[in-house]
Amino acid sequence: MTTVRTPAGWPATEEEAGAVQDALRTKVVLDEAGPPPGTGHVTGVDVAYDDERDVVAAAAVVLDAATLDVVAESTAVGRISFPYVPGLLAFREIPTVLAALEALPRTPGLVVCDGYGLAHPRRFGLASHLGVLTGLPVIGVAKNPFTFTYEEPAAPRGSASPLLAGHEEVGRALRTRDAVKPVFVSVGHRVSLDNACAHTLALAPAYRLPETTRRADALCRRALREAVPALTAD
DNA sequence: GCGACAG
DNA sequence: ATCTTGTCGC
Repeated sequence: MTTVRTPAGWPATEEEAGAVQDALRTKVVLDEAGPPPGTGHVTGVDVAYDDERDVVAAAAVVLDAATLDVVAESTAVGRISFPYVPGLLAFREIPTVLAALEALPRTPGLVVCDGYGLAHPRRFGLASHLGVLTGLPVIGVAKNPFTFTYEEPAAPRGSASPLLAGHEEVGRALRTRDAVKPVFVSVGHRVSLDNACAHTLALAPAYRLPETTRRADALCRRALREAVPALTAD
């Protein structure tokens, strides 16, 4: 497991963070379809916190896209680099997530993260941010609709409806299990919305959430449990 | 001004 | 995100 410090020049205020988003947003690539589902590698990233001890742990888990077998994984720990502010989630997670991705022994392929990409107040959520910084194709799969609205998709798995900011489609509510609450998919970087949904469905054959985020979630929690006692021993 | 609000 | 036991159902 690698250890990270908050990067020099990291935004300290909400104003600075917002300015960073506005600047980086111009670098998002939205006109690529992205890798086809079921081929190559797909990597899930997730983060767990211990706010009391100011510790954050990130995990990256690489799956074979065809079999969903784990082929590689890595973790990183660091200090919390930003408070949780809706719309500024990326500033809390990105330094540690980047460290985990860089520690992987192989190419991540498509990256799937918790949270949003385009579906964001400034159209630049975690998945967009991570994509611009790494150049990798990235999508966001969130568990909640945030401030956006949607019509309930039909009951069968695979049904979807637009996730709306007013009349603008910023993502999709996608049902991954019959009659179970949908997940909320949005584009991050270098992947189309249709393809992002196809990947999400392929990655969630049995549970509501994609295997990528399930594996990454379990791993970062474990990394946090193991890291806190070590960091707290002095 | 007040409330809601990814993780 | 996180605090947390049992419990209903396939």
